[in-house]
Amino acid sequence: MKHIGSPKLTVAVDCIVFGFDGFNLKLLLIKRALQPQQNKWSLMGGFVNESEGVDEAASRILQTLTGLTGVYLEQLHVFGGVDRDTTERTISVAYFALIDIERYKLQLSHEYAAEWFPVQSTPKLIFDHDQMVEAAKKKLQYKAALHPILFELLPSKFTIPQIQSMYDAIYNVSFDKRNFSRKLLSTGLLIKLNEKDKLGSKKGAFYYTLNKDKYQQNLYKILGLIIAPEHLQLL
Amino acid sequence: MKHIGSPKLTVAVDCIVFGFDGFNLKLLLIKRALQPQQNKWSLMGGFVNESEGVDEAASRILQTLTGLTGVYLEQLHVFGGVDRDTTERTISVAYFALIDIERYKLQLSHEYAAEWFPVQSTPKLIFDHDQMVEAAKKKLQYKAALHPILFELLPSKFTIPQIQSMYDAIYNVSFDKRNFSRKLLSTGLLIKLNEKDKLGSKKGAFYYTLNKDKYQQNLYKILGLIIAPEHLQLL
DNA sequence: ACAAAAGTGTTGTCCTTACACCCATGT
DNA sequence: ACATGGGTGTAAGGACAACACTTTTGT
Repeated sequence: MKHIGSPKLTVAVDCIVFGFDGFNLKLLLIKRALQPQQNKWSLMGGFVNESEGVDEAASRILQTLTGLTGVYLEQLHVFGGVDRDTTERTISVAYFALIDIERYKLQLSHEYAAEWFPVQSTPKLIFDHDQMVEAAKKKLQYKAALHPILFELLPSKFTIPQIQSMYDAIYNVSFDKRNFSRKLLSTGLLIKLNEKDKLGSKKGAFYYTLNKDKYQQNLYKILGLIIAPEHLQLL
Repeated sequence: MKHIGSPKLTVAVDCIVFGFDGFNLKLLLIKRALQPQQNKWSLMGGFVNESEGVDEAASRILQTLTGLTGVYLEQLHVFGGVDRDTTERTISVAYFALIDIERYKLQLSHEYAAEWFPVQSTPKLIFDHDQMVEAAKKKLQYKAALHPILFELLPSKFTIPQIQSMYDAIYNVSFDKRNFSRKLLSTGLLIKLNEKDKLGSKKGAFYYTLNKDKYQQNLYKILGLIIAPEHLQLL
Protein backbone atom coordinates (compact mmCIF):
# COMPACT_ATOMS: atom_id res chain seq x y z
CA MET A 1 0.00 0.00 0.00
CA LYS A 2 1.47 3.34 -1.02
CA HIS A 3 1.09 6.62 0.70
CA ILE A 4 -1.57 8.07 -1.48
CA GLY A 5 -4.17 10.48 -0.15
CA SER A 6 -6.26 8.63 2.38
CA PRO A 7 -9.99 8.25 1.71
CA LYS A 8 -12.27 10.74 3.43
CA LEU A 9 -15.68 10.09 4.87
CA THR A 10 -18.54 11.96 6.43
CA VAL A 11 -18.59 11.32 10.16
CA ALA A 12 -21.70 11.99 12.20
CA VAL A 13 -22.59 11.81 15.85
CA ASP A 14 -25.95 10.74 17.25
CA CYS A 15 -27.00 11.12 20.88
CA ILE A 16 -29.41 8.86 22.73
CA VAL A 17 -30.60 10.69 25.83
CA PHE A 18 -32.51 8.85 28.56
CA GLY A 19 -34.48 10.50 31.30
CA PHE A 20 -36.79 9.54 34.11
CA ASP A 21 -39.77 11.55 35.30
CA GLY A 22 -40.58 9.55 38.42
CA PHE A 23 -42.77 7.03 36.66
CA ASN A 24 -41.52 6.22 33.20
CA LEU A 25 -38.24 5.88 31.46
CA LYS A 26 -38.13 8.39 28.62
CA LEU A 27 -36.17 9.13 25.52
CA LEU A 28 -35.37 12.53 24.11
CA LEU A 29 -36.13 12.93 20.41
CA ILE A 30 -36.15 15.80 18.00
CA LYS A 31 -38.14 16.73 14.94
CA ARG A 32 -35.61 17.04 12.19
CA ALA A 33 -35.29 20.60 10.92
CA LEU A 34 -33.34 19.88 7.77
CA GLN A 35 -33.53 17.87 4.60
CA PRO A 36 -33.61 15.02 3.95
CA GLN A 37 -36.33 13.46 6.10
CA GLN A 38 -37.50 16.84 7.31
CA ASN A 39 -40.05 16.75 10.13
CA LYS A 40 -39.41 13.11 10.90
CA TRP A 41 -38.37 12.19 14.43
CA SER A 42 -34.74 11.40 15.03
CA LEU A 43 -31.98 11.35 17.58
CA MET A 44 -29.93 14.47 18.14
CA GLY A 45 -27.33 14.26 15.43
CA GLY A 46 -24.84 16.25 13.42
CA PHE A 47 -21.49 16.14 11.68
CA VAL A 48 -18.01 16.11 13.11
CA ASN A 49 -15.88 19.00 11.91
CA GLU A 50 -12.25 18.86 10.95
CA SER A 51 -11.26 21.06 13.84
CA GLU A 52 -12.96 19.28 16.74
CA GLY A 53 -12.62 15.98 18.55
CA VAL A 54 -15.42 13.48 18.18
CA ASP A 55 -16.40 13.68 21.86
CA GLU A 56 -16.47 17.46 21.68
CA ALA A 57 -18.61 17.29 18.57
CA ALA A 58 -21.12 15.20 20.48
CA SER A 59 -21.36 17.79 23.27
CA ARG A 60 -21.63 20.62 20.81
CA ILE A 61 -24.37 18.94 18.80
CA LEU A 62 -26.39 18.07 21.87
CA GLN A 63 -26.12 21.63 23.08
CA THR A 64 -27.03 23.14 19.73
CA LEU A 65 -30.14 21.05 19.36
CA THR A 66 -31.41 21.00 22.91
CA GLY A 67 -29.62 23.65 24.92
CA LEU A 68 -28.34 20.97 27.29
CA THR A 69 -24.85 21.49 28.64
CA GLY A 70 -22.69 19.60 31.05
CA VAL A 71 -24.34 16.30 30.26
CA TYR A 72 -22.19 13.23 30.61
CA LEU A 73 -22.01 11.50 27.25
CA GLU A 74 -20.57 8.07 26.80
CA GLN A 75 -19.66 6.37 23.57
CA LEU A 76 -22.02 3.60 22.68
CA HIS A 77 -21.04 2.16 19.34
CA VAL A 78 -20.00 3.07 15.83
CA PHE A 79 -22.60 2.42 13.18
CA GLY A 80 -20.58 2.16 10.04
CA GLY A 81 -22.55 0.16 7.49
CA VAL A 82 -22.39 1.34 3.90
CA ASP A 83 -26.12 1.75 3.48
CA ARG A 84 -27.20 3.06 6.84
CA ASP A 85 -27.75 6.59 5.62
CA THR A 86 -29.86 6.57 2.53
CA THR A 87 -28.54 9.88 1.26
CA GLU A 88 -24.80 9.65 1.32
CA ARG A 89 -22.25 7.34 2.87
CA THR A 90 -21.93 8.41 6.50
CA ILE A 91 -20.58 6.68 9.53
CA SER A 92 -22.07 7.56 12.86
CA VAL A 93 -20.64 7.45 16.34
CA ALA A 94 -23.52 6.94 18.77
CA TYR A 95 -23.39 8.37 22.27
CA PHE A 96 -25.73 7.91 25.14
CA ALA A 97 -26.56 9.99 28.16
CA LEU A 98 -28.67 9.79 31.30
CA ILE A 99 -30.25 12.88 32.73
CA ASP A 100 -32.69 13.95 35.36
CA ILE A 101 -35.66 15.34 33.45
CA GLU A 102 -36.71 17.82 36.12
CA ARG A 103 -33.27 19.26 36.49
CA TYR A 104 -32.93 20.08 32.84
CA LYS A 105 -36.50 21.14 32.30
CA LEU A 106 -35.63 24.80 32.04
CA GLN A 107 -32.66 24.37 29.76
CA LEU A 108 -34.75 22.23 27.49
CA SER A 109 -37.17 25.01 26.71
CA HIS A 110 -39.58 25.53 23.88
CA GLU A 111 -36.97 27.17 21.72
CA TYR A 112 -36.00 23.64 20.85
CA ALA A 113 -37.95 21.01 19.00
CA ALA A 114 -36.85 18.21 21.32
CA GLU A 115 -39.45 16.18 23.21
CA TRP A 116 -39.56 13.34 25.70
CA PHE A 117 -41.19 10.06 24.71
CA PRO A 118 -41.84 7.01 26.88
CA VAL A 119 -39.36 4.37 25.73
CA GLN A 120 -42.15 1.88 25.12
CA SER A 121 -43.92 4.11 22.66
CA THR A 122 -41.46 5.98 20.53
CA PRO A 123 -42.27 7.00 16.99
CA LYS A 124 -40.47 5.41 14.08
CA LEU A 125 -37.11 7.10 13.71
CA ILE A 126 -35.08 7.89 10.63
CA PHE A 127 -32.25 5.82 9.20
CA ASP A 128 -30.98 3.21 11.67
CA HIS A 129 -31.81 5.28 14.74
CA ASP A 130 -34.20 2.65 16.04
CA GLN A 131 -31.35 0.18 16.09
CA MET A 132 -29.25 2.68 17.97
CA VAL A 133 -31.95 3.09 20.58
CA GLU A 134 -32.22 -0.66 20.99
CA ALA A 135 -28.48 -0.92 21.51
CA ALA A 136 -28.59 1.90 24.02
CA LYS A 137 -31.41 0.25 25.98
CA LYS A 138 -29.43 -2.94 26.23
CA LYS A 139 -26.34 -1.10 27.33
CA LEU A 140 -28.33 0.76 29.93
CA GLN A 141 -29.72 -2.47 31.36
CA TYR A 142 -26.30 -4.01 31.31
CA LYS A 143 -24.47 -1.18 32.98
CA ALA A 144 -27.19 -0.47 35.48
CA ALA A 145 -27.02 -4.05 36.73
CA LEU A 146 -23.41 -3.51 37.67
CA HIS A 147 -22.92 0.17 38.34
CA PRO A 148 -24.97 2.72 40.24
CA ILE A 149 -25.36 4.85 37.12
CA LEU A 150 -29.10 5.16 37.33
CA PHE A 151 -28.71 7.82 39.98
CA GLU A 152 -27.90 10.12 37.10
CA LEU A 153 -31.56 9.91 36.16
CA LEU A 154 -32.84 11.02 39.53
CA PRO A 155 -33.40 14.49 40.91
CA SER A 156 -31.28 15.65 43.82
CA LYS A 157 -34.02 14.56 46.21
CA PHE A 158 -35.76 11.27 45.61
CA THR A 159 -37.56 8.51 47.45
CA ILE A 160 -36.81 4.82 47.49
CA PRO A 161 -40.10 3.87 45.85
CA GLN A 162 -39.20 6.27 43.04
CA ILE A 163 -35.90 4.55 42.46
CA GLN A 164 -37.60 1.24 42.48
CA SER A 165 -40.13 2.26 39.89
CA MET A 166 -37.24 3.32 37.72
CA TYR A 167 -35.56 -0.06 38.04
CA ASP A 168 -38.87 -1.77 37.52
CA ALA A 169 -39.35 0.25 34.34
CA ILE A 170 -35.91 -0.47 32.97
CA TYR A 171 -36.08 -4.19 33.54
CA ASN A 172 -39.81 -4.68 33.03
CA VAL A 173 -40.18 -6.52 36.30
CA SER A 174 -41.24 -5.62 39.79
CA PHE A 175 -38.70 -6.19 42.46
CA ASP A 176 -39.55 -7.10 46.02
CA LYS A 177 -39.68 -3.76 47.81
CA ARG A 178 -38.20 -5.08 51.05
CA ASN A 179 -35.17 -6.64 49.47
CA PHE A 180 -34.84 -3.74 47.11
CA SER A 181 -34.62 -1.08 49.74
CA ARG A 182 -32.32 -3.15 51.90
CA LYS A 183 -29.93 -3.71 49.03
CA LEU A 184 -30.03 -0.11 48.01
CA LEU A 185 -29.39 1.21 51.51
CA SER A 186 -26.61 -1.30 52.06
CA THR A 187 -24.56 0.48 49.42
CA GLY A 188 -24.22 3.42 51.76
CA LEU A 189 -24.82 5.71 48.82
CA LEU A 190 -27.97 7.26 50.21
CA ILE A 191 -28.42 9.90 52.86
CA LYS A 192 -31.83 10.12 54.50
CA LEU A 193 -33.46 13.50 54.79
CA ASN A 194 -36.10 14.63 57.25
CA GLU A 195 -38.51 15.55 54.52
CA LYS A 196 -41.23 13.45 53.01
CA ASP A 197 -42.73 13.30 49.59
CA LYS A 198 -46.48 13.17 49.99
CA LEU A 199 -47.47 12.98 46.36
CA GLY A 200 -47.12 9.27 45.83
CA SER A 201 -48.98 8.11 48.91
CA LYS A 202 -50.93 9.16 51.97
CA LYS A 203 -48.23 8.14 54.35
CA GLY A 204 -45.46 9.83 52.42
CA ALA A 205 -42.03 8.52 51.64
CA PHE A 206 -38.79 9.91 53.00
CA TYR A 207 -36.51 11.75 50.66
CA TYR A 208 -32.91 10.73 50.22
CA THR A 209 -29.92 12.40 48.63
CA LEU A 210 -26.94 10.86 46.98
CA ASN A 211 -23.72 10.66 48.96
CA LYS A 212 -21.74 12.22 46.15
CA ASP A 213 -18.25 11.42 47.38
CA LYS A 214 -19.03 7.78 47.78
CA TYR A 215 -20.86 7.75 44.48
CA GLN A 216 -17.83 9.05 42.63
CA GLN A 217 -15.66 6.42 44.24
CA ASN A 218 -18.04 3.65 43.36
CA LEU A 219 -18.72 4.59 39.78
CA TYR A 220 -15.77 2.58 38.59
CA LYS A 221 -16.62 -0.33 40.80
CA ILE A 222 -18.95 -3.15 40.07
CA LEU A 223 -21.70 -3.58 42.54
CA GLY A 224 -23.86 -6.46 41.43
CA LEU A 225 -26.65 -4.03 42.06
CA ILE A 226 -30.29 -4.89 42.39
CA ILE A 227 -30.75 -7.45 39.70
CA ALA A 228 -29.01 -10.79 39.88
CA PRO A 229 -26.50 -11.06 37.06
CA GLU A 230 -27.77 -14.52 36.12
CA HIS A 231 -31.09 -13.07 35.16
CA LEU A 232 -29.64 -10.79 32.59
CA GLN A 233 -29.86 -12.01 29.05
CA LEU A 234 -27.90 -9.32 27.34
CA LEU A 235 -24.53 -8.52 26.05
CA MET B 1 -27.66 25.03 10.14
CA LYS B 2 -27.98 24.85 6.38
CA HIS B 3 -27.52 21.87 4.15
CA ILE B 4 -24.04 22.64 2.88
CA GLY B 5 -21.62 19.87 1.97
CA SER B 6 -20.83 17.93 5.12
CA PRO B 7 -17.22 17.93 6.37
CA LYS B 8 -15.15 14.88 5.48
CA LEU B 9 -12.55 13.19 7.63
CA THR B 10 -10.02 10.44 7.39
CA VAL B 11 -11.27 7.39 9.28
CA ALA B 12 -8.89 4.67 10.38
CA VAL B 13 -9.25 1.33 12.08
CA ASP B 14 -6.78 -0.15 14.56
CA CYS B 15 -6.88 -3.73 15.82
CA ILE B 16 -5.69 -4.90 19.21
CA VAL B 17 -5.19 -8.66 19.06
CA PHE B 18 -4.65 -10.69 22.24
CA GLY B 19 -3.35 -14.22 22.35
CA PHE B 20 -2.30 -16.77 24.94
CA ASP B 21 0.49 -19.29 24.50
CA GLY B 22 -0.14 -21.37 27.60
CA PHE B 23 1.91 -19.19 29.90
CA ASN B 24 1.68 -15.55 29.01
CA LEU B 25 -0.87 -13.17 27.66
CA LYS B 26 0.46 -11.71 24.42
CA LEU B 27 -0.24 -8.88 22.08
CA LEU B 28 0.15 -8.90 18.31
CA LEU B 29 2.09 -5.97 16.90
CA ILE B 30 3.45 -5.06 13.52
CA LYS B 31 6.44 -3.16 12.26
CA ARG B 32 5.04 -0.34 10.23
CA ALA B 33 5.84 -0.64 6.55
CA LEU B 34 4.87 2.84 5.50
CA GLN B 35 5.64 6.42 6.19
CA PRO B 36 5.36 8.19 8.50
CA GLN B 37 6.88 6.40 11.50
CA GLN B 38 8.28 3.67 9.28
CA ASN B 39 9.75 0.69 11.16
CA LYS B 40 8.16 1.66 14.45
CA TRP B 41 5.89 -0.83 16.17
CA SER B 42 2.18 -0.27 15.93
CA LEU B 43 -1.20 -1.93 16.02
CA MET B 44 -2.63 -3.34 12.82
CA GLY B 45 -4.22 -0.33 11.25
CA GLY B 46 -5.49 1.13 8.00
CA PHE B 47 -8.06 3.41 6.46
CA VAL B 48 -11.75 2.87 5.90
CA ASN B 49 -12.75 3.17 2.25
CA GLU B 50 -15.85 4.84 0.90
CA SER B 51 -17.21 1.54 -0.33
CA GLU B 52 -16.92 -0.63 2.77
CA GLY B 53 -18.48 -0.75 6.22
CA VAL B 54 -16.28 0.04 9.19
CA ASP B 55 -16.49 -3.48 10.58
CA GLU B 56 -15.59 -4.92 7.19
CA ALA B 57 -12.67 -2.55 6.94
CA ALA B 58 -11.37 -3.90 10.24
CA SER B 59 -11.49 -7.48 8.98
CA ARG B 60 -9.88 -6.56 5.71
CA ILE B 61 -7.08 -4.65 7.36
CA LEU B 62 -6.34 -7.41 9.82
CA GLN B 63 -6.24 -9.91 7.02
CA THR B 64 -4.05 -7.78 4.81
CA LEU B 65 -1.47 -7.23 7.50
CA THR B 66 -1.43 -10.62 9.18
CA GLY B 67 -3.19 -13.15 6.98
CA LEU B 68 -5.66 -13.83 9.78
CA THR B 69 -9.22 -14.53 8.66
CA GLY B 70 -12.36 -15.43 10.53
CA VAL B 71 -11.24 -13.67 13.68
CA TYR B 72 -13.97 -12.23 15.86
CA LEU B 73 -13.44 -8.50 16.15
CA GLU B 74 -15.32 -6.35 18.58
CA GLN B 75 -15.51 -2.59 18.67
CA LEU B 76 -13.60 -1.12 21.55
CA HIS B 77 -13.78 2.64 21.33
CA VAL B 78 -13.45 5.56 19.00
CA PHE B 79 -10.34 7.65 19.46
CA GLY B 80 -11.27 10.93 17.96
CA GLY B 81 -9.05 13.62 19.45
CA VAL B 82 -7.86 16.34 17.12
CA ASP B 83 -4.16 15.79 17.75
CA ARG B 84 -3.96 12.03 18.12
CA ASP B 85 -2.34 11.50 14.74
CA THR B 86 0.60 13.82 14.35
CA THR B 87 0.43 13.83 10.58
CA GLU B 88 -3.12 14.63 9.63
CA ARG B 89 -6.42 14.77 11.42
CA THR B 90 -7.64 11.18 11.63
CA ILE B 91 -10.20 9.50 13.79
CA SER B 92 -9.67 5.87 14.63
CA VAL B 93 -12.11 3.14 15.50
CA ALA B 94 -10.30 0.62 17.69
CA TYR B 95 -11.23 -3.06 17.61
CA PHE B 96 -10.07 -5.88 19.75
CA ALA B 97 -9.81 -9.59 19.22
CA LEU B 98 -8.89 -12.71 21.16
CA ILE B 99 -7.25 -15.60 19.41
CA ASP B 100 -5.61 -18.90 20.16
CA ILE B 101 -1.99 -18.40 19.20
CA GLU B 102 -1.34 -22.02 18.25
CA ARG B 103 -4.34 -22.25 16.03
CA TYR B 104 -3.34 -19.31 13.92
CA LYS B 105 0.37 -20.03 13.92
CA LEU B 106 0.38 -21.17 10.33
CA GLN B 107 -1.75 -18.34 8.99
CA LEU B 108 0.47 -15.86 10.73
CA SER B 109 3.51 -16.86 8.73
CA HIS B 110 6.75 -15.09 8.06
CA GLU B 111 5.33 -13.33 5.07
CA TYR B 112 4.02 -10.87 7.57
CA ALA B 113 5.86 -8.53 9.85
CA ALA B 114 3.55 -9.16 12.80
CA GLU B 115 4.97 -10.51 16.05
CA TRP B 116 3.71 -11.53 19.47
CA PHE B 117 4.85 -9.59 22.53
CA PRO B 118 4.15 -10.35 26.19
CA VAL B 119 1.68 -7.71 27.36
CA GLN B 120 3.95 -6.71 30.21
CA SER B 121 6.83 -5.84 27.91
CA THR B 122 5.59 -4.23 24.77
CA PRO B 123 7.65 -1.71 22.87
CA LYS B 124 6.59 1.90 22.69
CA LEU B 125 3.92 2.21 20.03
CA ILE B 126 3.17 5.01 17.61
CA PHE B 127 0.58 7.73 18.08
CA ASP B 128 -1.90 6.92 20.84
CA HIS B 129 -1.69 3.16 20.35
CA ASP B 130 -0.40 2.62 23.88
CA GLN B 131 -3.57 4.22 25.18
CA MET B 132 -5.61 1.94 22.99
CA VAL B 133 -3.83 -1.09 24.37
CA GLU B 134 -4.48 0.07 27.91
CA ALA B 135 -8.16 0.49 27.16
CA ALA B 136 -8.26 -2.95 25.58
CA LYS B 137 -6.60 -4.55 28.60
CA LYS B 138 -9.18 -3.01 30.89
CA LYS B 139 -12.02 -4.11 28.69
CA LEU B 140 -10.60 -7.61 28.59
CA GLN B 141 -10.43 -7.76 32.37
CA TYR B 142 -13.90 -6.36 32.65
CA LYS B 143 -15.55 -8.65 30.16
CA ALA B 144 -13.66 -11.71 31.27
CA ALA B 145 -14.94 -11.24 34.79
CA LEU B 146 -18.48 -11.59 33.53
CA HIS B 147 -18.39 -13.64 30.37
CA PRO B 148 -16.58 -16.81 29.43
CA ILE B 149 -14.81 -15.05 26.55
CA LEU B 150 -11.34 -16.14 27.52
CA PHE B 151 -12.00 -19.52 25.98
CA GLU B 152 -11.36 -17.81 22.68
CA LEU B 153 -7.73 -17.64 23.69
CA LEU B 154 -7.40 -21.34 24.33
CA PRO B 155 -6.59 -24.17 21.92
CA SER B 156 -9.23 -26.82 21.29
CA LYS B 157 -7.67 -29.00 23.99
CA PHE B 158 -6.54 -27.41 27.22
CA THR B 159 -6.03 -28.21 30.88
CA ILE B 160 -7.49 -26.49 33.89
CA PRO B 161 -4.12 -25.32 35.18
CA GLN B 162 -3.55 -23.70 31.79
CA ILE B 163 -6.78 -21.77 32.04
CA GLN B 164 -5.90 -20.72 35.51
CA SER B 165 -2.52 -19.40 34.49
CA MET B 166 -4.31 -17.35 31.86
CA TYR B 167 -6.66 -15.84 34.41
CA ASP B 168 -3.79 -15.31 36.79
CA ALA B 169 -1.92 -13.50 34.02
CA ILE B 170 -4.81 -11.29 33.08
CA TYR B 171 -5.60 -10.21 36.61
CA ASN B 172 -2.09 -10.30 38.04
CA VAL B 173 -3.14 -12.47 40.93
CA SER B 174 -3.08 -16.15 41.74
CA PHE B 175 -6.41 -17.72 42.38
CA ASP B 176 -6.94 -20.65 44.71
CA LYS B 177 -6.68 -23.66 42.45
CA ARG B 178 -9.35 -25.66 44.27
CA ASN B 179 -11.99 -22.99 44.13
CA PHE B 180 -10.92 -22.07 40.63
CA SER B 181 -11.43 -25.50 39.16
CA ARG B 182 -14.69 -26.02 41.02
CA LYS B 183 -16.10 -22.77 39.75
CA LEU B 184 -14.94 -23.44 36.25
CA LEU B 185 -16.37 -26.93 36.12
CA SER B 186 -19.63 -25.79 37.65
CA THR B 187 -20.33 -23.80 34.49
CA GLY B 188 -20.80 -27.06 32.62
CA LEU B 189 -18.83 -25.57 29.76
CA LEU B 190 -16.03 -28.11 29.89
CA ILE B 191 -15.93 -31.68 28.65
CA LYS B 192 -13.25 -33.88 30.15
CA LEU B 193 -11.14 -35.96 27.78
CA ASN B 194 -9.26 -39.15 28.52
CA GLU B 195 -5.97 -37.64 27.50
CA LYS B 196 -3.43 -35.97 29.68
CA ASP B 197 -0.96 -33.21 29.07
CA LYS B 198 2.34 -34.34 30.54
CA LEU B 199 4.39 -31.28 29.73
CA GLY B 200 3.49 -29.17 32.71
CA SER B 201 3.97 -31.78 35.41
CA LYS B 202 4.93 -35.36 36.18
CA LYS B 203 1.44 -36.39 37.05
CA GLY B 204 -0.07 -34.81 34.00
CA ALA B 205 -3.26 -32.80 33.77
CA PHE B 206 -6.38 -33.92 32.01
CA TYR B 207 -7.35 -32.20 28.83
CA TYR B 208 -10.76 -30.63 28.42
CA THR B 209 -12.67 -29.33 25.43
CA LEU B 210 -15.22 -26.63 25.25
CA ASN B 211 -18.88 -27.59 25.11
CA LYS B 212 -19.50 -25.39 22.11
CA ASP B 213 -23.27 -25.42 22.13
CA LYS B 214 -23.42 -24.39 25.74
CA TYR B 215 -20.70 -21.84 25.19
CA GLN B 216 -22.65 -20.15 22.42
CA GLN B 217 -25.72 -20.03 24.61
CA ASN B 218 -23.83 -18.54 27.49
CA LEU B 219 -21.90 -15.90 25.64
CA TYR B 220 -24.68 -13.44 26.04
CA LYS B 221 -25.19 -14.30 29.66
CA ILE B 222 -23.35 -12.94 32.60
CA LEU B 223 -21.65 -15.47 34.71
CA GLY B 224 -19.83 -13.70 37.51
CA LEU B 225 -16.96 -15.87 36.50
CA ILE B 226 -13.89 -16.56 38.54
CA ILE B 227 -13.17 -13.19 40.02
CA ALA B 228 -15.56 -11.60 42.46
CA PRO B 229 -17.05 -8.45 40.97
CA GLU B 230 -16.28 -6.49 44.11
CA HIS B 231 -12.59 -6.92 43.50
CA LEU B 232 -12.67 -5.31 40.13
CA GLN B 233 -11.60 -1.72 40.04
CA LEU B 234 -12.24 -1.01 36.43
CA LEU B 235 -14.73 0.47 34.16
C1' DA C 1 -62.80 3.17 59.60
C1' DC C 2 -60.76 1.98 55.55
C1' DA C 3 -57.80 1.99 51.66
C1' DA C 4 -53.17 2.57 49.94
C1' DA C 5 -48.59 2.78 50.01
C1' DA C 6 -44.33 2.97 53.28
C1' DG C 7 -41.43 0.72 56.03
C1' DT C 8 -39.29 -3.06 58.89
C1' DG C 9 -37.73 -8.19 60.63
C1' DT C 10 -36.83 -13.18 60.27
C1' DT C 11 -35.64 -17.49 58.52
C1' DG C 12 -33.85 -20.98 55.52
C1' DT C 13 -31.02 -21.89 51.59
C1' DC C 14 -27.34 -21.54 48.67
C1' DC C 15 -23.07 -19.80 47.34
C1' DT C 16 -18.39 -18.61 48.43
C1' DT C 17 -14.25 -18.97 50.83
C1' DA C 18 -10.60 -20.77 53.33
C1' DC C 19 -8.02 -24.42 54.24
C1' DA C 20 -5.39 -29.66 54.27
C1' DC C 21 -4.65 -33.67 52.41
C1' DC C 22 -3.88 -37.51 48.94
C1' DC C 23 -2.52 -38.85 44.10
C1' DA C 24 0.32 -39.92 40.10
C1' DT C 25 4.59 -39.84 38.05
C1' DG C 26 9.48 -38.69 36.32
C1' DT C 27 13.91 -38.45 38.19
C1' DA D 1 11.99 -42.20 47.93
C1' DC D 2 11.08 -37.80 47.00
C1' DA D 3 9.81 -33.69 44.82
C1' DT D 4 6.39 -31.55 41.87
C1' DG D 5 2.30 -30.11 40.42
C1' DG D 6 -2.74 -32.23 39.89
C1' DG D 7 -6.84 -33.13 41.96
C1' DT D 8 -10.58 -33.57 45.67
C1' DG D 9 -13.44 -32.72 50.26
C1' DT D 10 -15.34 -30.09 54.04
C1' DA D 11 -16.93 -26.84 57.31
C1' DA D 12 -17.99 -21.98 58.56
C1' DG D 13 -19.78 -17.59 57.29
C1' DG D 14 -22.13 -14.42 54.44
C1' DA D 15 -25.37 -13.06 50.99
C1' DC D 16 -29.82 -13.47 49.04
C1' DA D 17 -34.69 -14.63 48.42
C1' DA D 18 -39.04 -15.48 50.19
C1' DC D 19 -42.31 -14.09 53.04
C1' DA D 20 -46.10 -11.12 56.74
C1' DC D 21 -47.06 -7.74 59.47
C1' DT D 22 -47.34 -2.79 61.39
C1' DT D 23 -47.45 2.25 60.38
C1' DT D 24 -49.14 6.53 58.63
C1' DT D 25 -52.48 9.46 56.79
C1' DG D 26 -55.98 11.28 53.30
C1' DT D 27 -60.65 10.50 52.29
